[in-house]
Amino acid sequence: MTEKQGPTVQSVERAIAILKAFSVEEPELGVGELSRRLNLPKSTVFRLLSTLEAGGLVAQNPKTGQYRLGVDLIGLANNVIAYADVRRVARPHLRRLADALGETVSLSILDGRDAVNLEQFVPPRRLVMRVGWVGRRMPVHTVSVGKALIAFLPEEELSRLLDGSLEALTPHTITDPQVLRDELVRVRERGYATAFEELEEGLHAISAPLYNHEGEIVAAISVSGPAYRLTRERIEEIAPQVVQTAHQISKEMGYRDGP
Amino acid sequence: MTEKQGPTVQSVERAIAILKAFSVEEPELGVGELSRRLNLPKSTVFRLLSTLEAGGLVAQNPKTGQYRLGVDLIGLANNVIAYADVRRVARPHLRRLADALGETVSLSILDGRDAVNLEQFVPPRRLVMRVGWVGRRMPVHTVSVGKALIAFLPEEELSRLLDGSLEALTPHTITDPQVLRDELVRVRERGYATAFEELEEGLHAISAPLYNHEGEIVAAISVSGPAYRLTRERIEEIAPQVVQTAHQISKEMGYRDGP
DNA sequence: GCACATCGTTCCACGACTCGGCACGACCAA
DNA sequence: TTGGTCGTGCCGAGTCGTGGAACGATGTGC
Repeated sequence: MTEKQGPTVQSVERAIAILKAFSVEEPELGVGELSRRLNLPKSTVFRLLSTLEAGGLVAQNPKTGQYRLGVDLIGLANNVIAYADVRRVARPHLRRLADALGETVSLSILDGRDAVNLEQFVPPRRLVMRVGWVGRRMPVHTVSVGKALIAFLPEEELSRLLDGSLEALTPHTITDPQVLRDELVRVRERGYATAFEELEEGLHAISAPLYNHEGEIVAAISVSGPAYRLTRERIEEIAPQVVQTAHQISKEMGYRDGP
Repeated sequence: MTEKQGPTVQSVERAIAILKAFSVEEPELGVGELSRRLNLPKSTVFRLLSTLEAGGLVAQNPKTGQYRLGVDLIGLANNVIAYADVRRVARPHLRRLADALGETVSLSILDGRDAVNLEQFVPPRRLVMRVGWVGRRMPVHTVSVGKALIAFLPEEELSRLLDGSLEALTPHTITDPQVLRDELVRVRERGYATAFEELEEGLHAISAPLYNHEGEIVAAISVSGPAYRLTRERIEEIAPQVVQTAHQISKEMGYRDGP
């Protein structure tokens, strides 16, 4: 998200907060529940919901009276052209990688100080696991894609990103900027990044960056899964495949490496 | 979109109007352009954009100063669970049908008096044509999916839908409710609907409804293309394939037809 | 190089619009 | 039947959003 903070409109901020309260785990919420979650009076929530409903961004379930996100959001998301090319090019590669490895494969971009998941492929036999990660924001220092995305940034941008304290999400999260910098040196050397239980306990991941035709890093792909399955040894095993997939996607976007 | 109109909040309505001003054809818009489009003062537009930007729903292109839709919309769209099952089940079938026929294939649902496209598959050699239809709303009487969706509605719901005049979008649009009703009889008889230049000049389409496990119509698929290619004869040729694909999708959703 | 036009952004006085408390009828469970 | 909670409606208060004017930045044409 943007760092600069211009003037804002309170009721629009509230409306956005309502939209973001819904999730894959909790797709339907009532006026009362939203009121409690967002610490707003019910009549305020009701009026905002009514406006969002008129605009097609939420819909009321006539059977339960509760609200859910509306289909017009699908149309809006489809008009998001940012990263559309890399997403379209990457999709078949990510699907194949997910099927080959039997693990969750994602595509993420850097947005402010967060890595944001734009695509996610979960193999069929793992569908009950970790859904709803598309759109999820994760602090860059806590995930392998974040490290892959920032490792090659100019020093000035990197310093700005690492300004302030690094939040610990688990006991394993890197919170010392120097330790993170050392880690980024390794990412640059190896061409891929890893994260071992730094975002969530029991979750491991490996990522590789994607380059566009100008040699800029525009996104990163990652393979993630439970630590008991995606052991450190297993991550070493699949690293070449992840890096190669990232390379293939980059080449399809016009990236040319070497002299 | 909902017919009922509750109390609304003006600034949230305006913010939604800003979001909907962006399109695949015009992915970047400036403050001044939005001001003119929406007939709002620039300072009002700027403040609303600033709020949407803080919420991640728009982003400013630092190079041009113009705005575009933000990646958080992708996350919100991913949390839209309405029709998620039918979309997931239908996707591989629609992709195959698009590849087999070499025409655009879509999935649409009924929302208020509109048919709304939720999925769209365009074969590779046709990618330069008609993009950005996901999220598009079309009056039900002007498209084949609309006819497929309303043909089997109870009389009461159908009457309510056809209340008021039917807008003519082309000289071929059906505007006489009785003529439309006769057309719907044919849809029920054949099991599929057609539209010949009723939404746009030069555009033909054929659709078939999708049923859920309770035998309710939840969506419809369509094949569409230019009239010179998708002639009336060609539509007769592919009708069995469209109906069969719809049937396969319906069965995967638990639909059981016949004794 | 300068003038001009247009851009996004900022400021501020003002009142329109949003707020939130309260109450309502509907619904459900005990 | 009673009590609790739900979504919804109303209305007075005043906060917040509005919009006009102006600003600096940028690009263009002469």
